[in-house]
Amino acid sequence: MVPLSRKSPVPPEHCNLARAVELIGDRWTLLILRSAMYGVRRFDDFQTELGTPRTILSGRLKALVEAGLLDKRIYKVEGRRARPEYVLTDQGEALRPVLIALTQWGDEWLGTEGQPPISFTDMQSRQAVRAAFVTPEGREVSVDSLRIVLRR
Amino acid sequence: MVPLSRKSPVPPEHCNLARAVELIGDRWTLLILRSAMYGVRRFDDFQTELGTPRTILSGRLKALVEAGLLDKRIYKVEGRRARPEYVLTDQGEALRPVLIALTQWGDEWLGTEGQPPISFTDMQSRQAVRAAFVTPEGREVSVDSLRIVLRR
DNA sequence: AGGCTGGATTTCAATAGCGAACCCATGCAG
DNA sequence: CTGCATGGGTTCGCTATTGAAATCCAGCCT
Repeated sequence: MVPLSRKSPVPPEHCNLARAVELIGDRWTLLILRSAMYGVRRFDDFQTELGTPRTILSGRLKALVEAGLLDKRIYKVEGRRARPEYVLTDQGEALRPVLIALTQWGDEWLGTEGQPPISFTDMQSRQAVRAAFVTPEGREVSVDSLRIVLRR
Repeated sequence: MVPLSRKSPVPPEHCNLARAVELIGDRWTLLILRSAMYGVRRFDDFQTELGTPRTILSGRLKALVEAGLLDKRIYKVEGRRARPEYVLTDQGEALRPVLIALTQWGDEWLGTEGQPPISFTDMQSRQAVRAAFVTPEGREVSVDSLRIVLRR
């Protein structure tokens, strides 16, 4: 177990986790990113799927575009007016492991059904995969053997 | 890039990610868990470090205890009244990889300083570690070669 | 008993969330 | 050109949540 501490080694205002939470630590924002990772791009599709109030959805999409997680593009379907679509940037894509790890946590601890409704496999070997920590060479390291290193 | 989709393969109401977001997808809750992972346990220490309003902190701690992420215990310091402390359960500990992954995302995409203020290494080899996906045997799998599998 | 400590609750103004109606640029039909 | 449908986005009230300060209250001290 983690030993008692009276304060964190890094104060929240200098912690990039706290900054990330500031940006995406919000119910609707996380759900929007979830849908975006499954390929949802259109305002109306987000709205239908999530039931987000239009006013909230509009604001969150704008914030995500300004933060650089989504790219706002214009698409055009023959015979329809041009409409915007919101596509994950590299920065947004980089959050995918975080959301997959959180999905798997939910599967393990919150799952009601016996089997999770969705899982992830390696495209080549078809083996199931799980979130973990690895060295630069890709060797797995147990969570229990992680050590925190502070920058001097 | 992810192909366009009109809706997610799993509707949000059956998705454990959505359930997890419902529970911890909140600014204060995530910050509280961050501190808890660094060993903070006491009401007053959370309050001092995060600046959370007492009323909010009280409610969030209660919710996290009810959800099973924190264990409320009583501790006693000589000459002081007994007080509660909030310690991560196994379920709460299981979120650590998620928060570390999010920290590393923040370091890469939101970091202002050149070097992140905190990093994680393997206790044995002292090598830096990063969040990744591995097969059951611990072989790393690239995010690009993940395939989604739906339960029939 | 009296005072202190510290977690928790109450109070009330400020803020954010939400549903519905509206706005408006675009494209199509007639 | 005019009228209408489409669909992203905004505006408008109303409700719920947040936040800061004051208060409560149980345990522990002298």
